[in-house]
Amino acid sequence: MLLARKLLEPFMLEINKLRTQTDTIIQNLVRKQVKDAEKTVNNILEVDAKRRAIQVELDQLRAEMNKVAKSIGKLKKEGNESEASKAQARTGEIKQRIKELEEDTRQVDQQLTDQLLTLPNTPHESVPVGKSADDNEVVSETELKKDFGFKAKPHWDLAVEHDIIDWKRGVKVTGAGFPIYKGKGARLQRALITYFLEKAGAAGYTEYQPPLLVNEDSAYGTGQLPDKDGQMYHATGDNFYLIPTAEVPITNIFRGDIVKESEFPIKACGYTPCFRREAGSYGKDVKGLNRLHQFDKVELVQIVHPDKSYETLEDMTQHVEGLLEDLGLPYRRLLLCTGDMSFTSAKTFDLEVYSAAQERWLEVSSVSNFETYQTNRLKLRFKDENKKTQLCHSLNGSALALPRIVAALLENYQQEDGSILIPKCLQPYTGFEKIG
RNA sequence: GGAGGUGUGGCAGAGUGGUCGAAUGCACUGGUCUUGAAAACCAGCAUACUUAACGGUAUCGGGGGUUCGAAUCCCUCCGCCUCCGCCA
Repeated sequence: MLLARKLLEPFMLEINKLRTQTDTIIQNLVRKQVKDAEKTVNNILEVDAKRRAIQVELDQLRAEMNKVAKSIGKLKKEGNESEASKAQARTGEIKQRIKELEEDTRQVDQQLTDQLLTLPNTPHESVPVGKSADDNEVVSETELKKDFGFKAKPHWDLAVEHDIIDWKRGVKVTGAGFPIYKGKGARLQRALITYFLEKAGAAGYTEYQPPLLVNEDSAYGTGQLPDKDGQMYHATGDNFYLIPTAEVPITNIFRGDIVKESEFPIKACGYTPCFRREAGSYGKDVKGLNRLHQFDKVELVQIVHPDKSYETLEDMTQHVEGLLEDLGLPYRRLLLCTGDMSFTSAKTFDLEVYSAAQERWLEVSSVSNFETYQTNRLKLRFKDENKKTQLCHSLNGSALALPRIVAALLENYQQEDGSILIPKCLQPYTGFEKIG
């Protein structure tokens, strides 16, 4: 509803592409594991054809209506009342038909929108075909330190021992998934945020402090709605959504813009808390800091020329890897397979750090190229050298999400005496060299 | 939260029911002139959909309504301004 209708008019996958590159798109949707891709696409094209047929008739009728209305004005001025009332009678019929067609248009538009919303972005050709996370490709992996020479403790225990995270009072104040950072824990959080922002600034990103609540239009703009409805906290009194990531407000800053080619690349970053309901999560996935309802994250966003977006994807991924190296955390880079990528992405790299005590990998960053999937919704375009308006490409990546970084730092930097060392690069920001 | 005002093209600013997609100025683009520049003059200059093209349709903050016809009248929502209240 609301602006959604207007925003969705140009649709998700561009309807033009769907018309002109039908076979390629169907193949790609099949790669993405979409069921009945061919049938769905053909349905959409059928509805689209119907819509255009109605539109043509409607336009013709409106043209006639405009003409007659104008002639009535003329006739009345000339005092030719009898001709004028004749013409008026004719408009009555046209008007009726227009009303019918308008209703048809509304229905067909709705059908088209609903169907297009079910189609995800198509994967880039370099993305491996697969069904689930098991089919993701490990691109690179750093050396793992698995043997501590003593029994490594999980971060949730370390955090309590050093009194830097208060889980219980978090439950009292709000609920599970809302931990309270305390003392050096809070300070460590602040140090990480500052450090990440400094690095982004040095890499040419402009820092933003966006709103933490967004309206419905913004939620549609970046694709959280309708796909992730129910995963976001919803302030129903004012119909605002608590942001699940800074990607939403920061990308929407540019919604509706037509930028100059010379403004590329647009590089934006920002720190925000992120809010996620995480309905349906359970078990060891939600233990400790592994999955929270509120967490902190620094996000990178880039809006670039379509020719440059894959270069940019590599660039952003390397930026994040640089952070992990500075922090001295063991990590690996994954290329997500078609089935495991998000709904909106064309190609995604995930970065995972190894959590020593849990003996598992934790996702700390996801860097994606959305190509035109988001910009189409956002109507975010640029004028090319021929002065034609074209859609930009948009990308984003976490750099980084804090909780799992904190978990990995605590676990990987724990010493036999129970203390936890702070990596050198963070010490200027924490003001201390170890915890405990 | 209350009262009043206001919302037109990149900007400024006309237009209060009929030939208005919208006067005029500025800015911008191309051209003439000039050694070059300025000035002057000429032309162009919103977006989207549709058409092979001519053309057509929609859009004057958003949505709805009245009318043969709406930028212009009515309803509603949103933004901005002023005053009052409240508040970090």
